[in-house]
Amino acid sequence: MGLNPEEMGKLDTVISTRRRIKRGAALFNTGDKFTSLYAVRSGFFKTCVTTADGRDQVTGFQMTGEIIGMDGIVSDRHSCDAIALEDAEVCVMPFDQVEELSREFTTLQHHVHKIMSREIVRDHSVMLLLGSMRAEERLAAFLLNLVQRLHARGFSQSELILRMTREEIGSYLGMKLETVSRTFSKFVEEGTIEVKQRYVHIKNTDALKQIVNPQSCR
Amino acid sequence: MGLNPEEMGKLDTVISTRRRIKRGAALFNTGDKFTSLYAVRSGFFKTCVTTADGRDQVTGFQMTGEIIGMDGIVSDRHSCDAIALEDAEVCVMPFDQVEELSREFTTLQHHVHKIMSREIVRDHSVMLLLGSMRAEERLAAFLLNLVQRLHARGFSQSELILRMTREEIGSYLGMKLETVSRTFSKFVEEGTIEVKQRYVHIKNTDALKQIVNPQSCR
DNA sequence: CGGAACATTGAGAGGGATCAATGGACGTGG
DNA sequence: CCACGTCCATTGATCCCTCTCAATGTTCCG
Repeated sequence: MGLNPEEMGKLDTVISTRRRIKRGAALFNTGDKFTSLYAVRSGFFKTCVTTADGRDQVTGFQMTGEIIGMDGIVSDRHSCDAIALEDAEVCVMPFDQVEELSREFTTLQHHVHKIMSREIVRDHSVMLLLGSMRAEERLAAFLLNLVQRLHARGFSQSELILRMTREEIGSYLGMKLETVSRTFSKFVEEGTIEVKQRYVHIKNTDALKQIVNPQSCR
Repeated sequence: MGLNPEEMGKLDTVISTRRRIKRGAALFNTGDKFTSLYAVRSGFFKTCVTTADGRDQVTGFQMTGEIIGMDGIVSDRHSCDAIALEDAEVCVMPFDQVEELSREFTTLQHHVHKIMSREIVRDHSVMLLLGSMRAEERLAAFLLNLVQRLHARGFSQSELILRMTREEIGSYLGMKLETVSRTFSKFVEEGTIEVKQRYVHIKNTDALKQIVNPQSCR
């Protein structure tokens, strides 16, 4: 990310602490005091917000290299839960140290701003998905997004193992688990994907893109 | 926001530029080069993202004192449109100057981080709304949020003038304009609000809260 | 091996979308 | 200042997508 050796050295001192989280355990919960950002080193997380009456909404899934915890800055307390979907390890980055180093290194400063901006842009695209897409489009967009992020990490472009349940997918996409399951089945019938439980093989990426973006021929 | 006179003075030099935007005009469009954040001084904005196939989604409404443009940081280009819903004026805050001053004043630095974090948290609550609420709940939550923000600016707790159309409300809330209209009518029939075009009088705030949060009696 | 958690599939109901027609408000220009 | 056109809002009728309720099947783990 464009840092020189000196900067890297300083940065290393910030991210010296590691933390392991077992599958199903929380990295933090709503209301916890905010102290640090976390960089996922391995494993897979979900973040979710909860209403007073018990409904909850998955707001994102985070994989290796992604940053969790920025929700806590504004009020000094976390406003969502971060749950490990498989055994995971994170780098703990105490936020006061991040801010301190950011004042010293403009590269790092700008990087922090970019990470937060990226999260905002990502959230906007989820709002678009939730606000204006139908079930098939949502699931297709979800699969394409997941596989694209995995591919960027050296995994296959066409095969993936889902780390979350149908219910969690549904919560993220604003649909019920049964609808998620049915939509998977529909894609299978159409020959677009193969599904065996958590394993998904995308046989026809273009078909998925077609579903997300009907006639972008214009 | 806890700045001393010296800091205020420096800050004034950053936000010296003003810009007027006529109703219906864009503060910026998707793809525009990112240079600055904008603080709304007067007027009312919407931000919206657009898909390749022409659908669009209102991602937020911004009023006096709120900050627009953070979507542009990550890629150096804006990823949404910002449109004035009435004649408006903004303070232009060149982002490189914001970053420069942030390195000097920790108070300002933290303030910038908070603003971005607040946007992330807000987006998450919209995702909750879009993902798990029904039409009535969405509109009730929307009205309560609007009136609360207006009240914080010295306006009435129970009366407001909507600056956006039913279609824009619908786009924000993930429903069609007809459904927005019908839901308004339903609230009127139930005696919860009065509506005359853009004018809304909330006669029973508790009833609205009840709709958003059914039996939080637990 | 047995139980719990997760997933699939079916049948039926309902909330919101869609299509369509009418009514009001606003602003522009005669 | 009024007339007209345009934009916006309301309301009705119908349809369909997704939810809900329910039963069954599968996988994983103690």
